[in-house]
Amino acid sequence: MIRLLLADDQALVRGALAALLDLESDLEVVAQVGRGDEVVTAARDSGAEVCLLDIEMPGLNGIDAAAAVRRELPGVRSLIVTTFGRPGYVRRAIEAGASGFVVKDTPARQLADAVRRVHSGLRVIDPDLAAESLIDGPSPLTGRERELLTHALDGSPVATIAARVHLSEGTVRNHLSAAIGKTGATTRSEAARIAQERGWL
Amino acid sequence: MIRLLLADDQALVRGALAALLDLESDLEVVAQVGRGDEVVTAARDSGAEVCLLDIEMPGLNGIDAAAAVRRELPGVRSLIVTTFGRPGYVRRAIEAGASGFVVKDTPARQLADAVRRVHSGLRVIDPDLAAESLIDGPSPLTGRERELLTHALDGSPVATIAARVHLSEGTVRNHLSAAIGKTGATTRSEAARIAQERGWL
DNA sequence: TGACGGGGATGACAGGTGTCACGGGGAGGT
DNA sequence: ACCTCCCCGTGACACCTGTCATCCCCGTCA
Repeated sequence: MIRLLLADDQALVRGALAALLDLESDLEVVAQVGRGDEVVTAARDSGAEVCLLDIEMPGLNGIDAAAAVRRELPGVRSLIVTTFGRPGYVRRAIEAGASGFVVKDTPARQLADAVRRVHSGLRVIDPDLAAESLIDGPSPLTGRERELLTHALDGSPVATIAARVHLSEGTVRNHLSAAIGKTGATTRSEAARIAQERGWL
Repeated sequence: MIRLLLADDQALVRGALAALLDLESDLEVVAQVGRGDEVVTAARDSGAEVCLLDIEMPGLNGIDAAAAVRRELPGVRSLIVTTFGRPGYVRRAIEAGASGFVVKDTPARQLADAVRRVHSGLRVIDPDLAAESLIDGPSPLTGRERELLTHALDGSPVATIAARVHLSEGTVRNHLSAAIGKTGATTRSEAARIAQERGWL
Protein backbone atom coordinates (compact mmCIF):
# COMPACT_ATOMS: atom_id res chain seq x y z
CA MET A 1 0.00 0.00 0.00
CA ILE A 2 1.53 3.29 -1.13
CA ARG A 3 0.71 6.20 1.18
CA LEU A 4 0.02 9.48 -0.70
CA LEU A 5 -0.17 13.17 0.16
CA LEU A 6 -2.14 15.49 -2.15
CA ALA A 7 -1.34 19.21 -2.36
CA ASP A 8 -3.51 21.39 -4.62
CA ASP A 9 -5.09 24.73 -3.86
CA GLN A 10 -8.33 23.90 -5.67
CA ALA A 11 -10.39 21.88 -3.23
CA LEU A 12 -12.53 20.34 -5.94
CA VAL A 13 -9.56 19.07 -7.93
CA ARG A 14 -7.87 17.85 -4.77
CA GLY A 15 -10.90 15.89 -3.69
CA ALA A 16 -11.46 14.51 -7.16
CA LEU A 17 -7.87 13.32 -7.46
CA ALA A 18 -8.23 11.67 -4.07
CA ALA A 19 -11.33 9.84 -5.26
CA LEU A 20 -9.54 8.75 -8.42
CA LEU A 21 -6.44 7.46 -6.67
CA ASP A 22 -8.34 5.75 -3.87
CA LEU A 23 -9.95 3.57 -6.53
CA GLU A 24 -6.57 1.88 -7.01
CA SER A 25 -6.22 -1.04 -4.63
CA ASP A 26 -2.55 -0.39 -3.87
CA LEU A 27 -2.84 3.37 -3.29
CA GLU A 28 -4.10 5.23 -0.27
CA VAL A 29 -4.48 9.00 0.15
CA VAL A 30 -3.45 9.69 3.74
CA ALA A 31 -3.28 13.51 3.68
CA GLN A 32 -4.64 16.47 1.71
CA VAL A 33 -3.47 20.08 1.96
CA GLY A 34 -4.32 23.26 0.07
CA ARG A 35 -1.17 25.25 0.81
CA GLY A 36 2.47 24.64 -0.03
CA ASP A 37 3.74 25.51 3.42
CA GLU A 38 1.67 22.75 5.03
CA VAL A 39 3.17 19.95 2.95
CA VAL A 40 6.14 18.98 5.12
CA THR A 41 4.29 18.80 8.43
CA ALA A 42 1.33 17.00 6.90
CA ALA A 43 3.63 14.51 5.20
CA ARG A 44 5.48 13.85 8.44
CA ASP A 45 2.33 13.47 10.53
CA SER A 46 0.62 11.19 8.04
CA GLY A 47 3.64 9.09 7.17
CA ALA A 48 3.20 9.74 3.45
CA GLU A 49 5.62 8.08 1.05
CA VAL A 50 4.84 10.05 -2.11
CA CYS A 51 3.70 13.71 -2.37
CA LEU A 52 1.67 14.89 -5.37
CA LEU A 53 2.29 18.63 -5.62
CA ASP A 54 0.63 21.29 -7.73
CA ILE A 55 2.90 24.26 -8.57
CA GLU A 56 0.47 27.13 -8.13
CA MET A 57 -0.30 27.16 -4.42
CA PRO A 58 -0.53 29.85 -1.74
CA GLY A 59 2.15 29.99 0.95
CA LEU A 60 4.80 28.05 -0.95
CA ASN A 61 4.86 26.90 -4.54
CA GLY A 62 5.09 23.22 -5.40
CA ILE A 63 8.72 23.35 -6.53
CA ASP A 64 9.89 24.95 -3.30
CA ALA A 65 7.68 22.51 -1.40
CA ALA A 66 9.44 19.63 -3.15
CA ALA A 67 12.78 21.10 -2.07
CA ALA A 68 11.52 21.35 1.51
CA VAL A 69 10.36 17.73 1.45
CA ARG A 70 13.73 16.66 0.06
CA ARG A 71 15.50 18.50 2.88
CA GLU A 72 13.24 17.60 5.80
CA LEU A 73 12.06 14.12 4.84
CA PRO A 74 14.73 12.54 2.62
CA GLY A 75 12.87 9.25 2.26
CA VAL A 76 9.73 10.86 0.82
CA ARG A 77 9.48 11.33 -2.95
CA SER A 78 7.72 14.19 -4.76
CA LEU A 79 5.73 14.15 -8.00
CA ILE A 80 4.81 17.49 -9.54
CA VAL A 81 1.32 17.49 -11.08
CA THR A 82 0.55 20.84 -12.64
CA THR A 83 -1.50 22.66 -15.22
CA PHE A 84 1.26 24.53 -16.99
CA GLY A 85 3.97 22.52 -18.68
CA ARG A 86 6.50 25.31 -18.88
CA PRO A 87 9.93 24.01 -19.84
CA GLY A 88 11.73 25.94 -17.11
CA TYR A 89 9.48 24.37 -14.50
CA VAL A 90 10.71 20.87 -15.30
CA ARG A 91 14.34 21.82 -14.86
CA ARG A 92 13.69 23.67 -11.62
CA ALA A 93 11.51 20.87 -10.27
CA ILE A 94 14.17 18.22 -10.89
CA GLU A 95 16.87 20.46 -9.41
CA ALA A 96 14.63 20.92 -6.36
CA GLY A 97 14.64 17.18 -5.86
CA ALA A 98 11.32 16.16 -7.38
CA SER A 99 11.19 12.63 -8.76
CA GLY A 100 8.59 13.28 -11.42
CA PHE A 101 6.75 15.89 -13.47
CA VAL A 102 3.43 15.33 -15.21
CA VAL A 103 0.89 17.81 -16.58
CA LYS A 104 -2.83 17.70 -15.93
CA ASP A 105 -3.43 16.96 -19.61
CA THR A 106 -2.24 13.38 -19.21
CA PRO A 107 -4.89 10.63 -19.16
CA ALA A 108 -6.21 9.84 -15.70
CA ARG A 109 -5.20 6.19 -15.76
CA GLN A 110 -1.54 7.10 -16.25
CA LEU A 111 -1.37 9.00 -12.98
CA ALA A 112 -1.51 5.90 -10.81
CA ASP A 113 1.30 4.34 -12.84
CA ALA A 114 3.37 7.47 -12.44
CA VAL A 115 2.87 7.30 -8.69
CA ARG A 116 3.96 3.66 -8.60
CA ARG A 117 7.08 4.38 -10.65
CA VAL A 118 8.06 7.30 -8.47
CA HIS A 119 7.47 5.21 -5.36
CA SER A 120 9.78 2.51 -6.67
CA GLY A 121 12.57 5.03 -7.18
CA LEU A 122 12.15 5.73 -10.88
CA ARG A 123 11.84 9.14 -12.49
CA VAL A 124 8.71 10.07 -14.41
CA ILE A 125 8.96 13.08 -16.69
CA ASP A 126 6.61 14.11 -19.47
CA PRO A 127 8.65 13.33 -22.64
CA ASP A 128 7.58 16.42 -24.60
CA LEU A 129 8.43 18.72 -21.74
CA ALA A 130 11.77 17.04 -21.15
CA ALA A 131 12.71 17.68 -24.79
CA GLU A 132 11.60 21.30 -24.68
CA SER A 133 13.46 21.80 -21.45
CA LEU A 134 16.69 20.60 -23.07
CA ILE A 135 16.22 22.74 -26.17
CA ASP A 136 15.48 25.95 -24.32
CA GLY A 137 18.27 25.52 -21.81
CA PRO A 138 18.34 27.21 -18.44
CA SER A 139 17.16 30.74 -17.82
CA PRO A 140 19.61 33.33 -19.17
CA LEU A 141 18.22 36.01 -16.88
CA THR A 142 20.21 37.50 -14.04
CA GLY A 143 18.62 37.85 -10.61
CA ARG A 144 17.74 41.49 -11.03
CA GLU A 145 16.34 40.97 -14.49
CA ARG A 146 14.09 38.23 -13.20
CA GLU A 147 12.93 40.33 -10.27
CA LEU A 148 12.18 43.35 -12.42
CA LEU A 149 10.34 41.22 -14.97
CA THR A 150 8.03 39.89 -12.27
CA HIS A 151 7.19 43.48 -11.36
CA ALA A 152 6.60 44.25 -15.05
CA LEU A 153 4.11 41.37 -15.41
CA ASP A 154 1.11 43.55 -14.61
CA GLY A 155 2.08 46.30 -17.03
CA SER A 156 3.26 48.82 -14.46
CA PRO A 157 5.17 51.87 -15.74
CA VAL A 158 8.92 51.99 -15.16
CA ALA A 159 8.55 54.68 -12.48
CA THR A 160 6.29 52.41 -10.39
CA ILE A 161 8.67 49.47 -10.67
CA ALA A 162 11.64 51.66 -9.76
CA ALA A 163 9.84 52.89 -6.65
CA ARG A 164 8.87 49.35 -5.61
CA VAL A 165 12.44 48.02 -5.75
CA HIS A 166 14.10 51.27 -4.63
CA LEU A 167 16.17 51.72 -7.75
CA SER A 168 16.80 54.51 -10.22
CA GLU A 169 14.48 54.69 -13.21
CA GLY A 170 17.41 54.47 -15.57
CA THR A 171 18.73 51.33 -13.90
CA VAL A 172 15.36 49.68 -14.19
CA ARG A 173 15.22 50.57 -17.86
CA ASN A 174 18.70 49.13 -18.39
CA HIS A 175 17.91 45.82 -16.74
CA LEU A 176 14.60 45.54 -18.55
CA SER A 177 16.29 46.38 -21.83
CA ALA A 178 18.70 43.50 -21.25
CA ALA A 179 15.76 41.20 -20.46
CA ILE A 180 13.95 42.34 -23.60
CA GLY A 181 17.01 41.42 -25.64
CA LYS A 182 17.36 38.00 -24.02
CA THR A 183 13.72 37.11 -24.56
CA GLY A 184 13.59 38.40 -28.12
CA ALA A 185 10.72 40.72 -27.24
CA THR A 186 10.21 44.36 -28.14
CA THR A 187 8.46 45.65 -25.01
CA ARG A 188 8.92 44.88 -21.34
CA SER A 189 5.43 43.46 -20.91
CA GLU A 190 5.97 41.12 -23.85
CA ALA A 191 9.31 40.11 -22.34
CA ALA A 192 7.63 39.44 -19.00
CA ARG A 193 4.99 37.30 -20.67
CA ILE A 194 7.59 35.27 -22.61
CA ALA A 195 9.74 34.75 -19.53
CA GLN A 196 6.74 33.52 -17.59
CA GLU A 197 5.72 31.15 -20.36
CA ARG A 198 9.16 29.58 -20.28
CA GLY A 199 9.13 29.23 -16.50
CA TRP A 200 11.97 31.72 -16.04
CA LEU A 201 10.19 33.63 -13.30
CA MET B 1 -30.18 8.37 -11.60
CA ILE B 2 -28.94 11.73 -12.91
CA ARG B 3 -27.02 11.43 -16.18
CA LEU B 4 -23.97 13.75 -16.37
CA LEU B 5 -21.66 15.08 -19.08
CA LEU B 6 -18.18 16.33 -18.10
CA ALA B 7 -16.33 18.90 -20.21
CA ASP B 8 -12.81 19.92 -19.14
CA ASP B 9 -9.70 20.22 -21.25
CA GLN B 10 -7.43 18.73 -18.58
CA ALA B 11 -7.80 14.98 -18.89
CA LEU B 12 -6.57 14.34 -15.37
CA VAL B 13 -9.07 16.70 -13.80
CA ARG B 14 -11.85 15.36 -15.99
CA GLY B 15 -11.14 11.77 -15.04
CA ALA B 16 -10.79 12.65 -11.38
CA LEU B 17 -14.11 14.49 -11.34
CA ALA B 18 -15.72 11.51 -13.00
CA ALA B 19 -14.35 9.22 -10.30
CA LEU B 20 -15.59 11.57 -7.61
CA LEU B 21 -19.10 11.91 -8.99
CA ASP B 22 -19.48 8.22 -9.81
CA LEU B 23 -19.07 7.55 -6.10
CA GLU B 24 -22.51 9.08 -5.58
CA SER B 25 -25.20 6.47 -5.89
CA ASP B 26 -27.66 8.72 -7.71
CA LEU B 27 -25.18 10.18 -10.21
CA GLU B 28 -23.78 8.65 -13.38
CA VAL B 29 -21.18 10.14 -15.73
CA VAL B 30 -22.35 9.15 -19.21
CA ALA B 31 -20.00 11.29 -21.33
CA GLN B 32 -16.65 13.07 -21.13
CA VAL B 33 -15.24 15.57 -23.63
CA GLY B 34 -12.14 17.76 -23.72
CA ARG B 35 -13.36 20.40 -26.16
CA GLY B 36 -16.21 22.89 -26.01
CA ASP B 37 -17.39 22.21 -29.54
CA GLU B 38 -18.05 18.54 -28.77
CA VAL B 39 -20.43 19.21 -25.91
CA VAL B 40 -23.72 19.40 -27.77
CA THR B 41 -23.30 16.25 -29.86
CA ALA B 42 -21.91 14.25 -26.94
CA ALA B 43 -24.77 15.39 -24.72
CA ARG B 44 -27.33 14.42 -27.36
CA ASP B 45 -25.77 11.01 -28.06
CA SER B 46 -25.39 10.11 -24.42
CA GLY B 47 -28.72 11.44 -23.25
CA ALA B 48 -27.11 13.59 -20.57
CA GLU B 49 -29.38 15.63 -18.29
CA VAL B 50 -26.78 17.94 -16.72
CA CYS B 51 -23.55 19.26 -18.29
CA LEU B 52 -20.59 20.25 -16.11
CA LEU B 53 -18.59 22.75 -18.15
CA ASP B 54 -15.17 24.27 -17.58
CA ILE B 55 -14.73 27.73 -19.12
CA GLU B 56 -11.20 27.43 -20.51
CA MET B 57 -11.52 24.89 -23.31
CA PRO B 58 -10.26 24.65 -26.89
CA GLY B 59 -12.76 24.94 -29.72
CA LEU B 60 -15.50 26.67 -27.76
CA ASN B 61 -15.41 28.11 -24.26
CA GLY B 62 -17.74 26.82 -21.58
CA ILE B 63 -20.03 29.86 -21.60
CA ASP B 64 -20.64 29.63 -25.33
CA ALA B 65 -21.03 25.88 -24.96
CA ALA B 66 -23.75 26.47 -22.36
CA ALA B 67 -25.51 28.77 -24.82
CA ALA B 68 -25.29 26.09 -27.50
CA VAL B 69 -26.74 23.49 -25.16
CA ARG B 70 -29.54 25.86 -24.23
CA ARG B 71 -30.35 26.38 -27.89
CA GLU B 72 -29.96 22.84 -29.20
CA LEU B 73 -31.10 20.80 -26.20
CA PRO B 74 -33.55 22.90 -24.18
CA GLY B 75 -34.20 20.21 -21.59
CA VAL B 76 -30.54 19.85 -20.64
CA ARG B 77 -29.15 22.05 -17.85
CA SER B 78 -25.61 23.42 -17.62
CA LEU B 79 -23.42 23.95 -14.57
CA ILE B 80 -20.22 25.98 -15.01
CA VAL B 81 -17.31 24.60 -12.95
CA THR B 82 -14.24 26.74 -13.42
CA THR B 83 -10.94 27.84 -11.92
CA PHE B 84 -11.34 31.57 -12.20
CA GLY B 85 -14.19 33.20 -10.34
CA ARG B 86 -14.19 36.38 -12.38
CA PRO B 87 -17.30 38.45 -11.71
CA GLY B 88 -18.03 39.07 -15.38
CA TYR B 89 -18.01 35.34 -16.04
CA VAL B 90 -20.96 34.74 -13.72
CA ARG B 91 -23.11 37.32 -15.45
CA ARG B 92 -22.25 36.07 -18.89
CA ALA B 93 -22.78 32.45 -17.88
CA ILE B 94 -26.26 33.14 -16.54
CA GLU B 95 -27.15 35.21 -19.60
CA ALA B 96 -25.96 32.30 -21.75
CA GLY B 97 -28.48 30.04 -20.05
CA ALA B 98 -26.36 28.24 -17.48
CA SER B 99 -28.19 27.08 -14.37
CA GLY B 100 -25.23 27.25 -12.03
CA PHE B 101 -21.75 28.58 -11.45
CA VAL B 102 -19.24 27.14 -8.97
CA VAL B 103 -15.48 27.57 -8.68
CA LYS B 104 -13.00 24.77 -8.26
CA ASP B 105 -12.15 26.08 -4.79
CA THR B 106 -15.41 24.73 -3.36
CA PRO B 107 -15.25 21.57 -1.24
CA ALA B 108 -15.61 18.38 -3.23
CA ARG B 109 -18.68 17.14 -1.38
CA GLN B 110 -20.66 20.23 -2.36
CA LEU B 111 -20.33 19.50 -6.05
CA ALA B 112 -22.72 16.57 -5.99
CA ASP B 113 -25.29 18.69 -4.16
CA ALA B 114 -24.89 21.44 -6.74
CA VAL B 115 -25.54 18.92 -9.49
CA ARG B 116 -28.69 17.66 -7.78
CA ARG B 117 -30.02 21.19 -7.28
CA VAL B 118 -29.38 22.11 -10.90
CA HIS B 119 -31.04 18.90 -12.04
CA SER B 120 -34.13 19.70 -10.01
CA GLY B 121 -34.44 23.09 -11.70
CA LEU B 122 -32.81 25.28 -9.05
CA ARG B 123 -30.03 27.77 -9.62
CA VAL B 124 -26.67 27.33 -7.90
CA ILE B 125 -24.39 30.35 -7.84
CA ASP B 126 -21.36 30.93 -5.65
CA PRO B 127 -22.59 33.58 -3.19
CA ASP B 128 -19.37 35.63 -3.09
CA LEU B 129 -19.18 35.77 -6.85
CA ALA B 130 -22.84 36.72 -7.17
CA ALA B 131 -22.24 39.69 -4.85
CA GLU B 132 -19.13 40.79 -6.71
CA SER B 133 -20.91 40.45 -10.00
CA LEU B 134 -23.65 42.79 -8.81
CA ILE B 135 -21.19 45.35 -7.42
CA ASP B 136 -19.03 45.53 -10.52
CA GLY B 137 -21.93 45.70 -12.91
CA PRO B 138 -21.68 44.72 -16.55
CA SER B 139 -18.70 45.46 -18.74
CA PRO B 140 -18.49 49.15 -19.68
CA LEU B 141 -16.32 48.36 -22.69
CA THR B 142 -17.52 48.81 -26.24
CA GLY B 143 -16.98 46.07 -28.79
CA ARG B 144 -13.90 47.62 -30.30
CA GLU B 145 -12.36 48.40 -26.95
CA ARG B 146 -12.77 44.80 -25.90
CA GLU B 147 -11.28 43.53 -29.13
CA LEU B 148 -8.28 45.84 -28.96
CA LEU B 149 -7.67 44.97 -25.31
CA THR B 150 -7.48 41.29 -26.15
CA HIS B 151 -4.81 42.11 -28.72
CA ALA B 152 -2.98 44.21 -26.11
CA LEU B 153 -2.89 41.32 -23.63
CA ASP B 154 0.50 40.10 -24.80
CA GLY B 155 2.12 43.54 -24.70
CA SER B 156 2.22 44.15 -28.42
CA PRO B 157 3.04 47.69 -29.61
CA VAL B 158 0.23 49.82 -31.00
CA ALA B 159 1.55 49.47 -34.55
CA THR B 160 1.27 45.67 -34.38
CA ILE B 161 -2.26 45.81 -33.04
CA ALA B 162 -3.29 48.32 -35.68
CA ALA B 163 -1.94 46.06 -38.40
CA ARG B 164 -3.72 43.00 -36.99
CA VAL B 165 -7.14 44.66 -36.93
CA HIS B 166 -6.64 46.78 -40.08
CA LEU B 167 -7.10 50.11 -38.34
CA SER B 168 -5.22 53.38 -38.14
CA GLU B 169 -2.66 53.68 -35.36
CA GLY B 170 -4.38 56.78 -34.04
CA THR B 171 -7.72 55.02 -33.85
CA VAL B 172 -6.21 52.16 -31.91
CA ARG B 173 -4.63 54.62 -29.50
CA ASN B 174 -7.96 56.39 -29.04
CA HIS B 175 -9.89 53.20 -28.28
CA LEU B 176 -7.20 51.97 -25.94
CA SER B 177 -7.09 55.34 -24.23
CA ALA B 178 -10.82 55.03 -23.58
CA ALA B 179 -10.33 51.52 -22.23
CA ILE B 180 -7.51 52.74 -19.97
CA GLY B 181 -9.84 55.35 -18.55
CA LYS B 182 -12.67 52.87 -17.96
CA THR B 183 -10.43 50.37 -16.20
CA GLY B 184 -8.67 52.98 -14.07
CA ALA B 185 -5.31 51.86 -15.43
CA THR B 186 -2.38 53.94 -16.67
CA THR B 187 -1.04 51.74 -19.48
CA ARG B 188 -2.78 49.56 -22.05
CA SER B 189 -1.22 46.34 -20.77
CA GLU B 190 -2.39 47.11 -17.24
CA ALA B 191 -5.85 47.88 -18.63
CA ALA B 192 -5.86 44.57 -20.50
CA ARG B 193 -4.89 42.68 -17.36
CA ILE B 194 -7.61 44.39 -15.28
CA ALA B 195 -10.27 43.76 -17.91
CA GLN B 196 -9.33 40.10 -18.09
CA GLU B 197 -9.44 39.76 -14.30
CA ARG B 198 -12.97 41.10 -14.27
CA GLY B 199 -14.09 38.79 -17.05
CA TRP B 200 -14.68 41.64 -19.49
CA LEU B 201 -12.79 39.94 -22.31
C1' DT C 1 47.36 41.36 -10.04
C1' DG C 2 44.42 41.73 -13.70
C1' DA C 3 40.40 40.31 -16.22
C1' DC C 4 35.65 39.52 -15.99
C1' DG C 5 30.77 39.85 -15.05
C1' DG C 6 26.87 41.47 -12.25
C1' DG C 7 24.77 45.38 -10.14
C1' DG C 8 24.01 50.40 -9.96
C1' DA C 9 23.87 54.90 -11.97
C1' DT C 10 23.78 59.03 -15.34
C1' DG C 11 22.86 61.44 -19.65
C1' DA C 12 21.29 61.75 -24.22
C1' DC C 13 18.39 60.56 -28.06
C1' DA C 14 14.87 58.49 -31.33
C1' DG C 15 10.77 56.64 -31.27
C1' DG C 16 6.61 54.90 -28.98
C1' DT C 17 2.68 56.10 -26.06
C1' DG C 18 -1.37 58.44 -23.80
C1' DT C 19 -4.20 62.40 -24.10
C1' DC C 20 -6.90 65.91 -26.15
C1' DA C 21 -9.42 68.49 -29.69
C1' DC C 22 -11.72 68.04 -33.67
C1' DG C 23 -13.76 66.14 -37.63
C1' DG C 24 -17.07 62.75 -40.13
C1' DG C 25 -20.34 58.76 -40.71
C1' DG C 26 -23.99 55.54 -39.27
C1' DA C 27 -27.39 53.05 -36.13
C1' DG C 28 -30.91 53.58 -32.61
C1' DG C 29 -33.97 56.00 -29.79
C1' DT C 30 -37.49 60.31 -28.70
C1' DA D 1 -35.73 65.91 -37.15
C1' DC D 2 -32.93 65.58 -33.20
C1' DC D 3 -29.94 63.57 -29.87
C1' DT D 4 -26.94 60.05 -28.39
C1' DC D 5 -23.63 56.65 -28.83
C1' DC D 6 -20.31 54.04 -31.24
C1' DC D 7 -16.88 53.81 -34.76
C1' DC D 8 -13.03 55.75 -37.56
C1' DG D 9 -9.71 59.06 -38.57
C1' DT D 10 -6.16 63.20 -38.21
C1' DG D 11 -3.02 66.23 -35.93
C1' DA D 12 -0.59 67.94 -32.14
C1' DC D 13 1.66 67.68 -27.73
C1' DA D 14 3.89 66.13 -23.40
C1' DC D 15 5.58 62.27 -21.59
C1' DC D 16 7.25 57.56 -21.31
C1' DT D 17 10.25 53.95 -23.11
C1' DG D 18 14.06 51.40 -25.18
C1' DT D 19 18.75 51.83 -26.49
C1' DC D 20 23.44 53.15 -26.19
C1' DA D 21 27.75 54.98 -24.25
C1' DT D 22 30.13 55.63 -20.24
C1' DC D 23 31.17 55.62 -15.74
C1' DC D 24 31.56 53.31 -10.76
C1' DC D 25 31.90 49.51 -7.06
C1' DC D 26 32.50 44.81 -5.78
C1' DG D 27 33.12 39.68 -5.71
C1' DT D 28 35.34 35.88 -8.24
C1' DC D 29 38.70 33.43 -10.43
C1' DA D 30 42.67 32.41 -13.19
